[in-house]
Amino acid sequence: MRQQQKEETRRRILDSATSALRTRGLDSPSVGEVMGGAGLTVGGFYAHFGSKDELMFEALEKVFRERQEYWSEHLPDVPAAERRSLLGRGYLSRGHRDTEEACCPLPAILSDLPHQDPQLRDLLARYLEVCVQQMSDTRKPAERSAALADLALMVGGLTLARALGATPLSDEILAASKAAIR
Amino acid sequence: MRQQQKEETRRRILDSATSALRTRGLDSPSVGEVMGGAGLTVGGFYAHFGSKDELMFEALEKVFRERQEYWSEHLPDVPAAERRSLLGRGYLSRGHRDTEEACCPLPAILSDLPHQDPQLRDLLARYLEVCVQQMSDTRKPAERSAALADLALMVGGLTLARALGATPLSDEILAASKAAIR
DNA sequence: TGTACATCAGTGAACGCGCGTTCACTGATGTAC
DNA sequence: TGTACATCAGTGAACGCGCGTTCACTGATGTAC
Repeated sequence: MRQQQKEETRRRILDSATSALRTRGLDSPSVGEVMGGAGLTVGGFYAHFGSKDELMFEALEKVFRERQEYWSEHLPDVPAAERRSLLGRGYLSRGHRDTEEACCPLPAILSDLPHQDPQLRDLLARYLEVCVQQMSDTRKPAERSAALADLALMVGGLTLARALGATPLSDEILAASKAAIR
Repeated sequence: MRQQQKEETRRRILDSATSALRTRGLDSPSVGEVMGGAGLTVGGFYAHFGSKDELMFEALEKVFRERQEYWSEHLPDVPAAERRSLLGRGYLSRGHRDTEEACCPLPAILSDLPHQDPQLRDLLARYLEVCVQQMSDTRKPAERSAALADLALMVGGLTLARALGATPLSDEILAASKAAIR
């Protein structure tokens, strides 16, 4: 019972971290902020996680897992090109640019990764592989290449749009990227 | 003479900042590091710049200006599609991914921008407009759209590749993105 | 040309602050009898 | 069922550290006579 309560608290801390991570990245959210977001004070943190790095690694794992599961459930069983176009439309929408909930974390974290723990970079690589599999039907090189390019296009388009904010140029970039999905 | 010496020192600080900014972003390099990179100690900084933010803004202006000038000089007078493909080949090369010199700063700074000063975001918007002009011949909507999408593709491809480091998947993303330039 | 003084670019130590982390404590929950 | 004690999740103050920023000082450069 007490054990159960503690696990529930840990889950709340992790939720708060994933939510912060999506828009603020890996370094920027402080331990105090994350604990506050879970309705707790900072001191209790180390009863649940070994360090901030450990927390953020687990939080990123969780975001990636959630996004994979969501896509698995919501992507219809249609040809890959159609799936990519479907994905791209949602990903490159103004709604996805402007929301802070359930959004893709990549625009917020990619800048930090080059100087971060190799384990984080491996985690990203594994996630991208899953994305590619969800975006391409077979292992035909052309399909894989199209999925990789669309991934780059989507991430680049959203990252630029987020950086600009809700402006006309930002909208234009989203629209142009959407139109360029293969 | 003394005035001239001081201007030269200021230029050295700015050079050090631009170099740090290209791979480490706007927040990460400390004032002490930048001054060290210019062969100076931290205390003298505020005789040259009003604040770290002021320095970084000027440094980003400088990087953008240099890249624009470089492209203006080195892009041959050929049709826009060919120019985009030429640009993309260099931009999405392993060499550009792995270098820390004269490289594009966007992969390092874009994640930070959503929560930064609006002036910085305006600066980015102006820079992107210049890029689009260099990447499209006219103001035909289709040309502009192609340039915007290629920009997203290039930035996304390089950012992902940098985040992964020099790995096979990273190479694949570069190659696939290169092949997708319109 | 030489000497005394003024200027000022750069130094280095100090500041206040927010951060990640630690730890003695609290008070509610569960157990023993 | 009631009482005394043990456990332990969470609190809040403190720590050491790096940061941006300030400032009294230094010593080389330039000026006045």
